[in-house]
Amino acid sequence: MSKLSADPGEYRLEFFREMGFERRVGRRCKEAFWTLNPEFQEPQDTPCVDYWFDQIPAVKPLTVSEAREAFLSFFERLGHERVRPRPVVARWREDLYLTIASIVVFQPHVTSGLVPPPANPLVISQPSIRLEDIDNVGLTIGRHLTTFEMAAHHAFNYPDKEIYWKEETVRYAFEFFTKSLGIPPEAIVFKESWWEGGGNAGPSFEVAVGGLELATLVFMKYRVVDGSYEEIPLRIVDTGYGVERISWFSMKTPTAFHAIYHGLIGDFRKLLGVGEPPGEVLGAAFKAAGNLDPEDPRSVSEYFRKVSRLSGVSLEEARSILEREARLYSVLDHTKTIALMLADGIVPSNSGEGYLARLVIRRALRQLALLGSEASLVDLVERQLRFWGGDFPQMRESRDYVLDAVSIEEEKFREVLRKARKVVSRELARRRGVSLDDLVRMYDTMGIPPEIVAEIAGGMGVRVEVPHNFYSIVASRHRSPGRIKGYGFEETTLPEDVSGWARKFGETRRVFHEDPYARFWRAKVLGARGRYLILDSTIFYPTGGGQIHDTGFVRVRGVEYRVVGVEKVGGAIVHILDRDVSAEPGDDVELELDWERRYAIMRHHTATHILISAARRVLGSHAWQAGAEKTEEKGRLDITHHKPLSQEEIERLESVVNRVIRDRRRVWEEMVDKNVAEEKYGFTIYQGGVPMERKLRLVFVEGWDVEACFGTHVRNTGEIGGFKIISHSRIQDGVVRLEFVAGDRIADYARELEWRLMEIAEVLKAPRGQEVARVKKLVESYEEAREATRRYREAWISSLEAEASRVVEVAGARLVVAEAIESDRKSAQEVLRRLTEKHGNLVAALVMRGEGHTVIEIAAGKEAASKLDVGDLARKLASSIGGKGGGRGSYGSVRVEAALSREEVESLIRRALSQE
RNA sequence: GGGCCGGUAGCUCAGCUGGAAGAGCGCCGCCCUCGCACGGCGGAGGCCCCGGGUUCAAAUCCCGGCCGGUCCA
Repeated sequence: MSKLSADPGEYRLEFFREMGFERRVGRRCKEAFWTLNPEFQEPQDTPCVDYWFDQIPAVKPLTVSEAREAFLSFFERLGHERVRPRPVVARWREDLYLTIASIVVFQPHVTSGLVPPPANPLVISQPSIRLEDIDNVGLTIGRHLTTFEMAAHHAFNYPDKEIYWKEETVRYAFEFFTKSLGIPPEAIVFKESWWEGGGNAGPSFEVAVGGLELATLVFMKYRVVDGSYEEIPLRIVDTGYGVERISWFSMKTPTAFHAIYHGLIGDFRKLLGVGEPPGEVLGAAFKAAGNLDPEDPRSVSEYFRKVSRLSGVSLEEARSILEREARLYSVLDHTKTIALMLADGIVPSNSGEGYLARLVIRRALRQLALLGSEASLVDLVERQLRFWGGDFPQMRESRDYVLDAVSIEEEKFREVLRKARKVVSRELARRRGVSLDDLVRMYDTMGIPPEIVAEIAGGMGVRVEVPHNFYSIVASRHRSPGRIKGYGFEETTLPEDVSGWARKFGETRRVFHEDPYARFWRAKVLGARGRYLILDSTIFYPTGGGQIHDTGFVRVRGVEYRVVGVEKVGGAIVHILDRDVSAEPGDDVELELDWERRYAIMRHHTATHILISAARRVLGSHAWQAGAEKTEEKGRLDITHHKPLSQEEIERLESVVNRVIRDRRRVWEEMVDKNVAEEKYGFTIYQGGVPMERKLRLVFVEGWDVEACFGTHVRNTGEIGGFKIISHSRIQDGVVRLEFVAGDRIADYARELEWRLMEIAEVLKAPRGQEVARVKKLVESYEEAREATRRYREAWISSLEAEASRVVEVAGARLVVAEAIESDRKSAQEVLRRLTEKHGNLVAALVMRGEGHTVIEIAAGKEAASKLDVGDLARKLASSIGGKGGGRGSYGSVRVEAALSREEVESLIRRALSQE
């Protein structure tokens, strides 16, 4: 079955028959739709019809908050349970950075059938972010937004439990629009459509009113396998209602931005210096925007022409007004997106979701620059935080962090602009224009946007063309797939045949979880293959979850083997031994752990959990684990944070962690339902990644931290003994790396420092405790010695100069050959420079004797150099004595692997000179 | 994760087809001035990011590392 042959029966509903809906196919847009209105010839969405929803009566103007509440409470009354929205950063998904729709909240764990939904049916209003159309925001007066709320009612139909399907879904939508919003039934149109995404597909209805699509009702019932459709047991009602669109519809303002930002738009106008445009222009834009395709330059010009015609202002004026308005709207839109992204904990950076945040911030700053506005982005975002603080409490809680991060980003971008000015003027000084290649290079290497280049060049009287598809040109130059997220160690490194073999075994009993303190154990062999061994139960922890595997010994059939690695394949745990093992299924095995190593790892692991929670408290809730590794020697934790840590912050982290250790808090594990865990403890439980399990293994640090974790932990924080950060660095923009030691490792660390200090003291010959004073003194005397050397060098040069007047003449040139010490080659060159500068017809040479070799530097004054090439002289000299040498013009040098005296060199040079 | 660019005086940078470390600003002193600013004269200030390599010779070329920037995913 293919998309095109979707059974028309899929869309024929009892509800339509009952209500008297008629099925039609559009005349221009050849799409099927259902309506009660005999006059509709087209499905009522753009671009088939212009916007005309301003003519359709509705209950009353609703703000975004009111529209959301109207929706949620309406569906609550219909028996749906209200579910809290999730952050806009999709922490629970490894394959997606941002929450782009309400269904994302339930993917993949619920949609795959692994975990039941938190309620069924349910209703939610999920803030979502989509950046694909970011360049179109504003121009289309509201059709494109980077942030929007997707209100939705979802029903999950299992084979043994049907909730509701198409009939009820369409009926509910109809009732919501007519009863709750007061839209006349004959204004509503259901257009037949087909939806596909994330490997699933199904028929859908798009609900449009007066040109505006208000909702999409999707019936997910297929899985896409190799291009064909397969029915799935779990059928999902996936709806999406645009809260902002509902508000726009009810307010009937000329643009969606007027409705969404009703109380804010005036402030932004003032701050950005964008005056109120004539009402006729916006009215005309409303009428014309439905047909606008922002990707098509011809359509854009047509749009401006149409607005000009409808409003009576000149084409130039219409274009200029609408372009300024578009920039105002995109600033409104972007600042809200920035506020949401950062408040939900994204740290701007040059990779991952952090990069997406930076992208939006940069684009907002660019719009400000192009508007010629001096407004500060921090100020604008602050207003958004206040405006939306009631709807999104995280905006209030994270206020300090959000504003700090924005201010840092703003500063960085100013730096880019400053650079841009310099680079562009240099480029223009060199040649007249700026080529496309230059534009791409400037953007790629320095982040200078081409519009800004054009702007600066324009100011200098040079026109620079920026192609419409500039960014896709840039994109085409970067093609590399790359993985998405990475955590700690690499995945299993077992040979393929071994992991294939291991997969056949069931789950190994994990004694390391039941009793993390078990050091000895008896188990039975399930399988042995080469040096790989699988048992029915084990105390050996396999590499995973950022914790390195255990080591130790196994004894089977009276032979002892070293365990050098442990890996997990599915549920089976594979022991990697130091050599091939001889064992049969059923054999008894004795296990013994390298306990000292394991205990150090456990302490580092529990310390990591304490540290990440400490970071959230000390630095802010944006501090998130970006990777971790625990070994016997040390723990390592990468944290998202927008600036380098200060020494004071490091010390505070240390003392907070040490306090938790001193508190002797209990540590324990529990298996908890995924939904319950998320609801009770929030998404911070996913620091180490998201396990795809129905039940999560949660590790609790009493009153301090809860995380989903596979690792082994101590039972009480007191066992950690102590905590010390041994290094911190920025591993990339937006991520800081902390390395730390716990327990007796601190003594090891201190000892190492002590040794280093002792070594220094020994080198300095300083008594203990006097190292610093000695170093200071040493530096002082070094400076003195350097100064003294400088003076001696001066004196030496002067004496050589005196010598230069008593020189021999050879072949028309005057020659001086002197001796110098090899370690001071620099001043040798200095001498030659001085001598030859003063005496134009002088050829000067310095002989420097090292161990078993001699170096000769030769220079010539101006007159002398015009008669002979010192490079040639040097080469000749070199070949005559079996050395190497070269040079050019007035300078050359020779090196020979033999000890030569000054006199020997002088006669050699004489001979070479007379051959000239 | 991948690509590209960069690291030289306190700051901003030039020099980078190997062959004698520079400019502007800032700083210090002097002149001019009632004083300040401007102007004039003079001066201090450099592991040319680090480590290897090539070479007679490396700030410059090659390799590795560290640090920063930036684009893409």
